[in-house]
Amino acid sequence: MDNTRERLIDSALKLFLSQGIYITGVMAIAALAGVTKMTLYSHFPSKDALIVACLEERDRLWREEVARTLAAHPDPVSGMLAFFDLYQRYLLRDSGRGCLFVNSAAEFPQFSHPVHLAVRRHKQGIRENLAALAMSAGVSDPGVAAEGLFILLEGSFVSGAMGQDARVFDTARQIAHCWIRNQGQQEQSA
Amino acid sequence: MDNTRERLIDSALKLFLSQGIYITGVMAIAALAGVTKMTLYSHFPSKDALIVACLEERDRLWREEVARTLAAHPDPVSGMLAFFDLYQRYLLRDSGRGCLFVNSAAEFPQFSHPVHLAVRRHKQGIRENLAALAMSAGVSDPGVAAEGLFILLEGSFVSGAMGQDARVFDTARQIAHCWIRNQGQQEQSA
DNA sequence: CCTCAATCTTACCGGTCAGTATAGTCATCT
DNA sequence: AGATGACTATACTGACCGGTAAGATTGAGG
Repeated sequence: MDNTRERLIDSALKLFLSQGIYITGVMAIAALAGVTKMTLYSHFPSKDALIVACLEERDRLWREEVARTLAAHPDPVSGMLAFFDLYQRYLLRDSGRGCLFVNSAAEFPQFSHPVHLAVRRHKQGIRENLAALAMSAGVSDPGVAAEGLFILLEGSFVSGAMGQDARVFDTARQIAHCWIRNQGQQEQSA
Repeated sequence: MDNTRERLIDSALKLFLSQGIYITGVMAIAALAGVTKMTLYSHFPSKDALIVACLEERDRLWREEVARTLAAHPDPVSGMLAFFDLYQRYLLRDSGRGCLFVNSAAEFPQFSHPVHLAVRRHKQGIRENLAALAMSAGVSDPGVAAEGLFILLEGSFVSGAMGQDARVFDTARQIAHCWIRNQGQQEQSA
């Protein structure tokens, strides 16, 4: 069965989040998964491929949760605000260690690196979700609205990982509410 | 003279931002500074100490710029909004590689690590600046207002580093304007 | 019983890295 | 002239890591 592959990805994610990606050795990952290094390399051609697989697994889970959440919130505005609950859950799940994707991009800053590309794909997917919601909510400029929501979500994640408790998401949700309500009613403000 | 120490820190910062911290070797730093590894170790007891020195140098520059900016903006609200220009300038200065401090925290996730502590000190300083500004602006809850500004600033930085152009700061500034104006006029919204 | 695939065991290679040791160079200051 | 301090040059240690090699073990299915 392919249980081994899942255990390897789970173990890798646990170590990546608690120690960092670069510093985590493949032997430690294999040991935590209860297998040998050779077995790891029979499932993944390289450590980089394992990292990308971890990110894609997380991205898959994320998309599932987004779909489930949006199905429960037919109203677009309510759906947008539900994103803050999703982010908050992910922050708590990883013990406030920050966003796995942002951390990965920090450790692999070269834009062309496969890990960096996987991060960009994930964040791009989130932005597209938000833009679609803003579109169906009928705001005047869906692109800007999605951008604003994305800023608030990412900022909450960073702030929450920097010692603030998860209450930051409540603040961010309030700002989003205020911001969305005023969208479409004004053109110039500053 | 202590020119060598500055050159070492500058070189280290350049490499840390373009390649990542962990992956950058001390020999590469020394070579870029035009000195030997031995000279580096006569100025810093360890690589960790050099990293912390880099962060503290950046923090010092940051505080100077903040003081200069706030002196030019006596109005608290105007001062708060000027923070977005400061952040934007820092993002562009590092070629959109993201926030050095956030990246450092990503590479050293252990809360007790000296590098992680230096990051926390820096971000805490920013929050204190924002809280003081919100206080003198007379908003109803300065703590929440500062938290919201911090979220917007950090979110813009992450978003800007994730492929969006630096225009995100304009969006963030608009949201901040909208948010500050509505602060103190309402109690419950969601 | 035999086969096949997944896994295990052990050992190894080539490379990199942080940090140290030692001896030597050079300019400045007294 | 001598001393001091900053820097150079080179080589080394000890450790770790990513990845590979080759053979043994195990267990399920035909």
